Amino acid sequence: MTNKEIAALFNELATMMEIHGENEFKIKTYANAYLTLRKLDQPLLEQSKEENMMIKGIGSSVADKIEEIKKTNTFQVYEEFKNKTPKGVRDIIKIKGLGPKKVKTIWRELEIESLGELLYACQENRLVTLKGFGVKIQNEVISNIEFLNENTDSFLYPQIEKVEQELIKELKSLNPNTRIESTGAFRRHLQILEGLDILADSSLILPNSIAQVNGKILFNERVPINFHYTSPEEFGSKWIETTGGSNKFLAKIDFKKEASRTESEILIDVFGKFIPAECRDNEDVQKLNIEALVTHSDLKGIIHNHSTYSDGIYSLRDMTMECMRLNYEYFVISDHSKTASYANGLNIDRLYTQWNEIDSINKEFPSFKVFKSIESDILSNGDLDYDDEILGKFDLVIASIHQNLNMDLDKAMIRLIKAVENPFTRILGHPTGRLLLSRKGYPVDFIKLIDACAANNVVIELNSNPYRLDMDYSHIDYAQEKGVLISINPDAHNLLAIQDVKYGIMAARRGNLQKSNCLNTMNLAEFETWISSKK
DNA sequence: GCCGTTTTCGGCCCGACTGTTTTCAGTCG
Repeated sequence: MTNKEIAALFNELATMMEIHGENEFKIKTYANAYLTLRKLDQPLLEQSKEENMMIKGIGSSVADKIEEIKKTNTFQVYEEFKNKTPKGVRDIIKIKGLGPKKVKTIWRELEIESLGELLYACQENRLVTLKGFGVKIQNEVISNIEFLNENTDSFLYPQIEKVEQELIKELKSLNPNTRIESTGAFRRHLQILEGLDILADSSLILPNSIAQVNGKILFNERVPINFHYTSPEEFGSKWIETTGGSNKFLAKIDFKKEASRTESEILIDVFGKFIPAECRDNEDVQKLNIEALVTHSDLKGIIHNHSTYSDGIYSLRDMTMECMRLNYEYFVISDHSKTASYANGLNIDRLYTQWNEIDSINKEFPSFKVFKSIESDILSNGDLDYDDEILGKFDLVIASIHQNLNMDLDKAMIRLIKAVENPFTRILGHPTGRLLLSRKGYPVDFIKLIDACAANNVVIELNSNPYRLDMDYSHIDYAQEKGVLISINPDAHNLLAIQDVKYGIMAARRGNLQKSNCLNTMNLAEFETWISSKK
């Protein structure tokens, strides 16, 4: 079980306890444990109880529960609350806009115990009869249930990536003489997946982790696996066919006559070059300049990161050292600004403290550079979060929206464009605020937004957190057309997350991002020139 | 339940917004 999954158990426990009216400070402890544990990159299950108790906010009670999870994958108190809270009520908790108090009211007053019943009650206008509820909340609940329903059988790429690694390993040890490869949408690096496709050149002995449930073949009773079988001779053509791509791409290949050749032989014959799987959704692969596409090793610096100065869990020094270890040339620290009080955002005094530390680190390591940055909140009126005198002292300002996300298109565009026009904004952070599979994000007109970025010389972030991947890769081509650079940023809150840029690279390549249009392919000297060019 | 140069009790991240009220509870990031 991952740290995030463990954290989620404590969060769910806290919510269930609140619904059942338990002691609010106990609840706060578990909610706090969730906030802390989800950010840790050291695997909790591999640490001793004593080590876990060293973590601030984790005492003996929470540490004991983690010990229980080590042995049983769950813990008793969690199971107790789970047993007295219907499954459907626990689903309702997941709806945005409904917290424990409102869920409790819905459950106790209307005796609703499933999403289906709740949707029906909304359509019957029954939610508005409850104290504290109105038409707006009811409509919000309807659209959120619909969003949830659309996304129930979906997984984020990293979830399937983990399954793929485990499953391929098991299959290869059981079938040492069989060629086994992953294929399908996973191989094309889609960011949301419905399962995993596996191709083998003979029948397979399957591990115990694979079982048939309700007619579906599932890994660990959860993730659908689609097995494809072929012969060694036809492996190449079958691999292309099962990997898939745009209709135009697939139509160019005559699968019947392509037996006995390898995948790359076929592709080179048809297109004159190998087409990487993630590029095959493109309508015109012939036109792609594959060599010029950005790769992970092209990234020379890591931009947009958090440290213990705001809501990160590693010190500025630790984060810097990790970037050096990974052979980057520079590191841009962009902690949260003062308005983000929930994230321990930096007031002006603490900013100066951070700048002093950056200066001394830069003195200590002359061949590497740490840049002074901030992820400045875009306030509701589109203003940034400090006055111009302070903003002018940063090497680089990233402007992002964090609060008041519920906006219509007009309001969102006014706010975004005002931030883009701010003379101190160099990068626009996660432009839609979406969280894949859990939050839609506010509406954005990307033509207008990219035009504004072009006019104001603002770079757009491709936030590489696999929950965000925001801006979406589908807008990259228009940005490139307008000469707007893209920055592939991890938004890292711990050491491990720095490597999330690989998910950004996957998205960028799907979107045809050229190395030359990516801000952080610049080496240190080029990046310094870009910094000093101002706007 | 957890924490501590306000340490063994007493207070807990916190400000803003939204939709609902009739002065504020609930939710979010």
